[in-house]
Amino acid sequence: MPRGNCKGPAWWHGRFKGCGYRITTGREAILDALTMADRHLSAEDIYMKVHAAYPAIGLTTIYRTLEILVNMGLVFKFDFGDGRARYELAEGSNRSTHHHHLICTSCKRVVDYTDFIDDEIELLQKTEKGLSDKYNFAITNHLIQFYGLCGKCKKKKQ
Amino acid sequence: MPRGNCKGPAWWHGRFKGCGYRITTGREAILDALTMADRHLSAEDIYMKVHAAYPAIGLTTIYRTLEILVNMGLVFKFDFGDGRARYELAEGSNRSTHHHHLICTSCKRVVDYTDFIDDEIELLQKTEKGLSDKYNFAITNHLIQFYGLCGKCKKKKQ
DNA sequence: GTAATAAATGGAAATGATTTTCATTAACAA
DNA sequence: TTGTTAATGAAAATCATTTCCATTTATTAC
Repeated sequence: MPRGNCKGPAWWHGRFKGCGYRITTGREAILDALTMADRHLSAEDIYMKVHAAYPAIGLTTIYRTLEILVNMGLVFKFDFGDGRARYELAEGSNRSTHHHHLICTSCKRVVDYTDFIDDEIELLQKTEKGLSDKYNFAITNHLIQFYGLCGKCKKKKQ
Repeated sequence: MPRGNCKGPAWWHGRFKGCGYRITTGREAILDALTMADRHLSAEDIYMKVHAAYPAIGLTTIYRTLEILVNMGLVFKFDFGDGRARYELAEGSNRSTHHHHLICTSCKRVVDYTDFIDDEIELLQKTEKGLSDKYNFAITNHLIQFYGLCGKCKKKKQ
C-alpha cells in the first residue's frame, strides 16, 4: 500500500486550530463530504452524506460548521436562486479547479464551466485592484454567474 | 409647465399588456417606487414606499408583482447575503446606468460601481457568446459581484 | 355605459431554510 | 486524569417568501 494512503492530519487542521477552533468528529465528516463531492452541495445534501457515516450529526452542526468555513474562506457559498444555499470547497483546498456557473433560470440546473476562465480572471484582478483602491475595500472574493435557459427549457417554452 | 410632465401611459404598459397582464393601481405604484429609487430595494422597502401612497397594498402583491417583473426582465433580483432579496429596475428602463456591486461581507454595505464596466461588459459578451454555443444556453443575463471588507470593517477587525 | 369574466388582490395561514436556545457532551490544555 | 470551555443535538423560534381562498377590480363584449 503506497504511503500516500496513510492518513496524517488533514490539510485544514492547522488553519482550524490556528483560529481557535477544535477538531471534532462532525467537522471531519463535513470536510470529508465537501472534499469527496466535486459539485456544490446544499446544507441538506451535506447532512445526508455525513449522516450516512456519522448518524449522530445534527443539521444544526452542518450549518454552524459551514458558517465557520465560509468565514475562513475555505468554502464558497452560492445562491442559485432556488431558495437554498449551495456550498463548495474553495479551489486550492482540493483537486477542484476554478470555475464559474451558468444557471438555467427555469429548471435551476447549474453548469460549472472553466472555459474563458483565464481571461475572466485576468480582467477581474485588474478590476479588483482598481476597486479596492478607489473604494477602500479589502476585496477577498468575486462572483460571476451567467443566467439563461438551458437547451431543454428553451424547447419547452417554444 | 413643460409637456414632458404630462403623464401618458407609462413605458412599461405596453410590455405588460403584451404579456397578458392587467395594469392595476398596485402595479403602477410598485413600478413608480422602483423608478423613483435609484438604489436596490428589498420587498419590504418597496412595501413601505408604496404603502405611503397606497395604503391598501399588501406585501403579497409586492412579491407577486416583483416575480412577474423579474421574469419579464424588467427588474433584476439580487442576493447580497443578508437573507433578503433586493430588486432594481433593469437599466434601459429608466435613468439608472449599468453597474455592478461591491459588497462588504461584514456589514453588508453595498457599493454600486460603474468603473471598469466597459471592459467587463466587453469580456462578458465574448464569454456569453462562447458559453451559449458550447452549452446550448440562451443566455439572458449575467451577474458580477465583488466581496470584501469595507474601510470601516477593516479597521474594526484590526 | 353595463354586465360578464377571469385576473388580481389582501389577509391569514403555511412553508421551509436557517438560527437560536439550552442542557448535555466532548476536545484538549495543564 | 481532570477542569475548562467550546461544540453539540433536539426542539423551538425566526423570518422571508408562498399559498389559500374569498372578495374586488380591470378589461372585454355587448
